[in-house]
Amino acid sequence: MPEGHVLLRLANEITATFAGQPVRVSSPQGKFATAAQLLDGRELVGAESAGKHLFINFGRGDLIHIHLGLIGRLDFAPLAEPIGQVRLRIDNGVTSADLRGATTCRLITEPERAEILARLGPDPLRVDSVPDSAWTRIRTSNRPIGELLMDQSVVSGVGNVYRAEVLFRQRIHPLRPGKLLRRKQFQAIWEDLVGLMQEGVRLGRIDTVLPEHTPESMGRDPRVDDHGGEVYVYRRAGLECFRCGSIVKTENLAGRNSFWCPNCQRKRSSWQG
DNA sequence: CCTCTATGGCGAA
DNA sequence: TCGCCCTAGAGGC
Repeated sequence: MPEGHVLLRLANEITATFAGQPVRVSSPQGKFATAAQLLDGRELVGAESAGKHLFINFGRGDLIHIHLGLIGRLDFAPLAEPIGQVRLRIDNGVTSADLRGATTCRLITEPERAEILARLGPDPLRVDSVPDSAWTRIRTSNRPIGELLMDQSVVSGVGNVYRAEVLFRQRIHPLRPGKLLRRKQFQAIWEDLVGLMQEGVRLGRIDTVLPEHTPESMGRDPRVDDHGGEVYVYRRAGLECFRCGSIVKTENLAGRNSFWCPNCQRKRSSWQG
């Protein structure tokens, strides 16, 4: 589930549910037991996301740092016996938030939080983000744009779905080297990411399809996919492009499956990809 | 029952 | 580049 919009939603939900109250902190599965004991009964001050990182603040410089990785999840539910492997549980006697499968769950200090933020590129979901540093990295790089967008030190919070979709919407081939992008193209990518990801936070899913290509306006069946959103190319390899009818292609890029339309996103003659 | 895949990322070769 | 972390759901047998 986890691209940046999910983490911001989780941060907001933690704050809305628990902030300003003393909470129980436990580790039914045991891997976070020592830290949980230290935090148990303390007031939860609030939560914040940065890129795909989540920070839960307990004051006095103590924070829980969570990274969900590929398969991690944080589920809210009415308080009940934990089911399965719950590494971290926060509850207020009424509602519980259970963490499972996360890559990272550890107790950190305020300076450690600052270090993590410092190595992240600008996050399209943070109002204080300035995209200039991302542009500098991209315009001087030989690496493909589809790889650069997944590099959290270039842009943070973007994952495999937003990468595929923003490049489709901007009609840029994922293998195009960063240094061959024009400033206007990067500006368009950034602004599109800001809008798409804000919409993702609002809806809790990734929708990227323009009004003229929705199932209703095209008379096609709505797309059904695990991630629950309506998208142009992500995980649509072998199917027809909603815009031009060409067959969507896929190829591994930066260790992940990348998807694009070979007609809408042309390779240019000025480089060989 | 089994295998495969998944919106990530780290560290060892 | 590859294996690994770790969980859940889908699909095959």
